[in-house]
Amino acid sequence: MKIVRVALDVPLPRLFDYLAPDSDESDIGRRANVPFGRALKTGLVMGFAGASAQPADKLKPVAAILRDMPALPADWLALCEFCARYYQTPLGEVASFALPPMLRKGKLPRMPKTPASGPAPAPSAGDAIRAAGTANITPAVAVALPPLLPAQQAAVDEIVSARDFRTFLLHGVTGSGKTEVYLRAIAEVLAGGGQALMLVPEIALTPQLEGRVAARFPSAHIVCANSGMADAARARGFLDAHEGRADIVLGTRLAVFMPLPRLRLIVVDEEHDASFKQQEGLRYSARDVAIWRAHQRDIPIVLGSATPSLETFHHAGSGRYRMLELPKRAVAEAMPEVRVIDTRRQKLQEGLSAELLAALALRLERGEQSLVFLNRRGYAPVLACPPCGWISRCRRCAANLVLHLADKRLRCHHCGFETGIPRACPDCGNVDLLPFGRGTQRLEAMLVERFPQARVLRIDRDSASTPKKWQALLETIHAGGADILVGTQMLAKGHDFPRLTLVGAVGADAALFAADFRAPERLFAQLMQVGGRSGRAELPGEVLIQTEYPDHALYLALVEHDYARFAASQLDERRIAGFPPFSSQAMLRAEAREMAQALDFLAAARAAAEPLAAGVTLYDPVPMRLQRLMTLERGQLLVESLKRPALQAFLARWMERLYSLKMPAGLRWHLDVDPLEF
DNA sequence: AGCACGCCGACT
DNA sequence: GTCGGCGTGCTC
Repeated sequence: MKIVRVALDVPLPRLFDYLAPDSDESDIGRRANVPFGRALKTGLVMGFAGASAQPADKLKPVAAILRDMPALPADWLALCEFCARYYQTPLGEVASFALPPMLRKGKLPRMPKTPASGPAPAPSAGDAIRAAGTANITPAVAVALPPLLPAQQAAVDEIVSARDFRTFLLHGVTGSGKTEVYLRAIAEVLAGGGQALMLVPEIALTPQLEGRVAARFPSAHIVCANSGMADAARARGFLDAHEGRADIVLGTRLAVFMPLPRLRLIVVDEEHDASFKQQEGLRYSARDVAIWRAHQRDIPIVLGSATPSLETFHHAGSGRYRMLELPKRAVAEAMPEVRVIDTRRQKLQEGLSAELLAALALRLERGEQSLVFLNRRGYAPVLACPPCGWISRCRRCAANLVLHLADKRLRCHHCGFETGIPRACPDCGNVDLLPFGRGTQRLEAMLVERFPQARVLRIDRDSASTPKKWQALLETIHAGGADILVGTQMLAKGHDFPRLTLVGAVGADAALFAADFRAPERLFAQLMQVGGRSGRAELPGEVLIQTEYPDHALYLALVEHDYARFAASQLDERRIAGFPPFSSQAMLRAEAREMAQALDFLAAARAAAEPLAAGVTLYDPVPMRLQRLMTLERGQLLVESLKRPALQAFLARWMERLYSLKMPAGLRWHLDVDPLEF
């Protein structure tokens, strides 16, 4: 009797065996409907078993094997297996996550009768497969191409001549022409009949990039993949990629799971960006998975960034990755001049120094744009009653409620709880409640008052809450309808502001001494990115950073535009402290009604680990930095090893024990491999 | 995760 | 006398 092994989306780290008399090896990689408990579920056939470890009378027959699309190929299944193993997540959950929701549920999207582009119509999956081999890629580039700078040309040459696995770090500042390098390399891939995969950090960036890619490759079939897409569109894109119709897949982190039979090149743009790491469910790093995939398929991968993650930079320095430097701005633009403003010995006006105010006034005079960067939204981070000590706190989280004057609310930025602004102190009745600290709304109000003639535009998650609003704001900016922009890191990414010549950074110091060892790295990247918005050939840019630590190495490196020096000093610190990339980490987190329950569980988990923990360090369980979220108390336990394989081996054995550990009701836990947040 | 079964309180 | 609370246990 034939037995199929099926991956099901349940939190159990095993496959489930079913009888499948009419099945054979060609069904591996197909979806199957199977009875599970009293429900019917859709899973994925991972293989056949000669015999089942399960007693024969417990085996049920599969309800149906779905043969309505080509089976997923072995390399795609292997990719899921790798993620399951590496991230200690049940294979069924990984496979379910890697499929678009529609396919996951056993359905198929309606495919268009006439594809908008690409080869002859492919009405059925079978036809599509046959067509795939002969896809008519026309790499002819319709648009006139600007000549490349020597460094760009050298980078392109190296990438296209690498036929097998190789990881490149394309290091270049904003405007140095990284995208042009990607596009040239992709053009080569398409010319050879291959497929290219390009990952970008944010959904917001895909439409504009898609426009640019589409303009460059008018005859190529480009598929987008991100979580914002409608179910049917996402499923269609998946099938287009899988059946070989798509030439280029462009998307956010989840696009790393697109099946691509002729994949020849992977690009990860802004590889340092934290959004490549998923922070829930399958906690994977799309960048790391992409590298594994490139290795698996024996193809080159390009990681691009102006401020690479220290992990990547370290590997480029050690020769494991190949470093490709783009030293200058490509379009003959000067780098902006970066200066620090020492705010220790001066009286600030609502947080702004005299120099920054003067610089803003000068831009107004000249009819140029300025940007004030403050990475904190709302009016003030907290409302307080000085006489009695009351402060606005979230009742569900260990966090303050942020004052949003614009819509007269107090709001928790962690759980979304909100309430009106009390007229008087809830504890003592005092009516003089005071906002403490500063957010973008307060800065905006101050600037409006200070520069009444200026058009001040605030851009943060509150003012750009929907894609439509965000689009409208961008249009206003481009139409020259704003003199001063006030905004959070939303402004830092991907957008060109032609008349922007000044960037002021306020309140950056907070990140200098944060508990998280990655905070400086993120701050540097953020300031570099936001600073890069300013200046062009005919209008040189200026970046002013207000700080109480003007001699801090991070700021000095920024002034010198010297990422390498900053990275080297950070790497020295990490080497001494034994942090990544000089060690590998995993974080076990637990949440429960009471902190004691969470910490007790972590302590038990640690005790269970002791006999397995050769070559691995387990730290004390501690409360998380945001101790309570949504009324749940949260604790964490850090595991570290100098050797990644040792950590991996340990985690696999540890998880087995954790699954059999009995837990108090209401306690939930998860493991985060290569955690980014502490 | 669902979804059962399984023993102890306030209701038509 | 029942409806239902969520505690434990299983799913091929």
